[in-house]
Amino acid sequence: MTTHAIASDNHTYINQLSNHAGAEVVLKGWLYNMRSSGKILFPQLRDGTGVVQCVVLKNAISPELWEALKGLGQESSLVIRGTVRADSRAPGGYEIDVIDAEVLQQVHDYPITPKEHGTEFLMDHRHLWLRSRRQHAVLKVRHTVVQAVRNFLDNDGFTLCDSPIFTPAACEGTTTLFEVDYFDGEKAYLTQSGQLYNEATAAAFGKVYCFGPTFRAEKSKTRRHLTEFWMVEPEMAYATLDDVMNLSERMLSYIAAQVLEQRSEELKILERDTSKLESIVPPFPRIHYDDAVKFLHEGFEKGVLESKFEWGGDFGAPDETYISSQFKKPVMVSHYPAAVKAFYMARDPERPELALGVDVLAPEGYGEVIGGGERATSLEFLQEQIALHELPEEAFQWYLDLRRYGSIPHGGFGMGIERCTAWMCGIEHIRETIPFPRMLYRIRP
RNA sequence: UCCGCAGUAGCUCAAUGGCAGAGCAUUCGGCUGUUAACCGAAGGGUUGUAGGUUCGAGUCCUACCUGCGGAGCCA
Repeated sequence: MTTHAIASDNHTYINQLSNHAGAEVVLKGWLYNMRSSGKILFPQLRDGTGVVQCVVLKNAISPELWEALKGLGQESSLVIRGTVRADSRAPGGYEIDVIDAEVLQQVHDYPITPKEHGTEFLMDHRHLWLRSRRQHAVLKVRHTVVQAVRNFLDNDGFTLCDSPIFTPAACEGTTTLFEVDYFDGEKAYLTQSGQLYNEATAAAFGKVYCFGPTFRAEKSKTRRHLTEFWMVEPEMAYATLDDVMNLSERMLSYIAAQVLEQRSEELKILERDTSKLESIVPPFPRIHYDDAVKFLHEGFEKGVLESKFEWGGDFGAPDETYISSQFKKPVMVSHYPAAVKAFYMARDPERPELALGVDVLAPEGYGEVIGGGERATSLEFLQEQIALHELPEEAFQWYLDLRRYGSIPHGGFGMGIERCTAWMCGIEHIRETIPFPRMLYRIRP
């Protein structure tokens, strides 16, 4: 087989092998691992769609090729021509009997071996770690989460209206911003949320969403935090808190169903307990902040929680975990004290000290996966709030215009793609759910 | 930023204050059905950095660096 012939052949992907049983195919990929037994080699080939074991018999190929294949290291790139054979001993159900092969590059000393490695080493080699089966599976699930989100919203009448990444000021004013030099000495900030812009586009299109990277310069060092993460934020004109909760519930259920349907192989690799995902179906329990506080007091009395929670505060990670541990499904907690929520939240007319906001807490300790609510509609109220939070009113004039010209009840939420993906996968740390994570002390590779 | 833990071969880890070790990876050899294959051999070290205690420090002390886990904050 000449180089030209093998390189230009139409080739077959490993996940399509079942359509070619008994036929001769050309596979292009990388050596995932190799075992040998005297005059027989078992190279495992990886091509991005899957891994297949090939069988090379010494007396079936040329002596030169045998020598070349025998010495291949992990991640050598090669093209293989062979026959697809169903074999019950093979993990994927099929094996390749090798007829011919071409080695594009012979590799030695690939750093990531089939044995265990530490976190720092793997993160330093993230660009190579992505080739590993488990990382591959996590990112395929991420792909399906994103696809499900977009399909769900598109099919529900939402219009994609992306918000800017450079912003002139904080959306929420409370968290830390990444500052960048714009032109002529002006500062710009990387967006923390498309929320305020969504309210403008919702007034133009009715139901909208934005989807993109967001940035938080929080010095958080936990398994749930990245400094750069992807967020989908739907916003609906003429929507109430109930509408926002209904949408959250439907969207999360749809995502879980899609992941179960499309990523069963990957969930197997990740050893995910799929019954946990199967239980993500409406209705989700909905509890009032006051009731959540009651749970926390019970938890303290039982000795599960270390300190007694004071009404009025926001929940910490152990609090969220305790509340969500009371349920098998995601739980929606609403009517938080306004003091702990963003300035643009609408107030409960019966109890003005409460905000019409909702957090969706995922089970199994994955924490707040969605945060949202109904927005305030009154121009005067928002002006007061902006002053109260010591925000620059001038920067918010365009936003206040939305209350001057056709103000309406409206609401929406934001969902972190990585937190959702970590939850779907059942994995420990959010850093594996994005190809190249950006964290407090890590911006490389 | 605060609290806790760790840093020894390319990787994962051992080593009572007393000779620096193993498995994997690499190189060489053996094996016609291996499943993180196995068997044999070889090479591979300024024990994170700088001081200190001691006859003697990978081990004890101090500072710093790097990483991990957690808190606060948040999706």
